[in-house]
Amino acid sequence: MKTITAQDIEYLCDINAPCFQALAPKEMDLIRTSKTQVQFRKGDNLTKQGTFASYVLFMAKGLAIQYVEGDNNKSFNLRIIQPGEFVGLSSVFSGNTFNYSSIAISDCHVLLVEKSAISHVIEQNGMFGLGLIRRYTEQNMNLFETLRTVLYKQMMGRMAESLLYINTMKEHYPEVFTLLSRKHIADFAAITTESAVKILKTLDKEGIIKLDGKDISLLNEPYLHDLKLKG
Amino acid sequence: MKTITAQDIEYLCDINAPCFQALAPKEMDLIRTSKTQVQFRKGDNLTKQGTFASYVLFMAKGLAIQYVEGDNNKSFNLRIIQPGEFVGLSSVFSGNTFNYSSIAISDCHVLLVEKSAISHVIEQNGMFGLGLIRRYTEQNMNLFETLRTVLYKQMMGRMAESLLYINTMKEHYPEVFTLLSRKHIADFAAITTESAVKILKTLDKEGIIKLDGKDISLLNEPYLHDLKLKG
DNA sequence: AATAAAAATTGAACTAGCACAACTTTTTTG
DNA sequence: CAAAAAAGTTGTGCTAGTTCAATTTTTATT
Repeated sequence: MKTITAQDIEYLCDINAPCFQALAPKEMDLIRTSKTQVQFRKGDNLTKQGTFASYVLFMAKGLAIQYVEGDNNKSFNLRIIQPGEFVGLSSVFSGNTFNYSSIAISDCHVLLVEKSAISHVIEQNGMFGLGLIRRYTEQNMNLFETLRTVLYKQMMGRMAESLLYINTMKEHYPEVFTLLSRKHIADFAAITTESAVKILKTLDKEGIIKLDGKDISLLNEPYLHDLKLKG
Repeated sequence: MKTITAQDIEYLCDINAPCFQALAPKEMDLIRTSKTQVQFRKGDNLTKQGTFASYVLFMAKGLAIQYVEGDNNKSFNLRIIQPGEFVGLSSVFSGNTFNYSSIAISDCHVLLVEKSAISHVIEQNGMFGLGLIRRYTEQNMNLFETLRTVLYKQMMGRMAESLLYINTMKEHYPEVFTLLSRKHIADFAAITTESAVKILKTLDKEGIIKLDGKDISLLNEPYLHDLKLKG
């Protein structure tokens, strides 16, 4: 994790880059005036569950996984953080610690935005706040969906769901599967690595997916959707 | 579910009642100007997962359970809604449907506040929005805790946690346990009713808790805390 | 290229928790 | 208050998924 100079910003943050298209003007300002830009290498933690959070992270380039940690180094992957997305928004609104960890799965350029700066703008401008909160609430709705998956579906359904989810990134990031280990995939489906391997092999033999080293291609998406629903 | 006349409001909503103490002035205004007050009987649904949400509920009197539903009438209880708490805040910020259900476990007086009214005030007043969002984020942080519990703890730990949680209500609502069936308790711990019964009996025999019909007394809280942590 | 370290794979044994069935107790209802 | 329905209780067998251990493949390092 190395600090980036002001000169790098122009390069890192091409204001026309896709990841900035979704931002509201006020959000744009916030990003633009952010003083601290940092670079994370593959495998670095962007946030660590339980640590003090005085800033919010904005992913400018690269991919990371957001996950919750349990005891004895177990973890469950919540989502893949893409460029243009915020990490740690909840700590702006209440709480002073991150309630999840995140780890870079490729080299990342990240902008750190002070919480106080965000709070300040929100107080001045309700509309701006609503925008940020919508992004936050979006993530929250997924949390409910995740809870249902974990509670009510079994291995096969969860794996199908995980594969379909990761696959949605493949359009913009064709290398996404090659960045993930079997353990990563297992942690999306909330199963053991061994179970994940066995299921993947089975799906491969049945022609539902195609395993090609680390890369995975979904050959029969309708079938996987079915699996996802049936649990 | 019967509509309450304006005359009833004074009676229902004693402005000095404890449940109003925590409200911000703007929130108070919102509640005060709320036109629709409804009464739910024990067993009625206040919200139903997936249905259209044009309003937010404010619990004035009574207790309810908030829960997520799965297939084949399985459900998982998230929390007990007490007087002074809002239900369905997320739908204000984004999404048009409730992402959970809730059901009255005693007769309830509930005020319905139009989403549009809330949005309007937020746009005018960022501080007001922050207050509401803090309440919302609070619930969200619990969701992460819940996810960890479900993922990493087993029956005993989950039951201990559920009992300790429900017990926190006992000070203000001594009858809380008697309002809950074994199935309700099981659904807090995310286990089957049968398993819940067996565990409760075991804890009773070991003198950790005392079963008295439907009521439950925690005799050895430190031990339960230990169980909760160890999973 | 050789060696070490990490990740992937496979099979076998084990277990937490569930489903089912039978029965008892409590609650509701006409 | 009697009958019916709902809730609670208990034991038994079953199974989805884990754990463990051994082996192979891939990746990183010197």
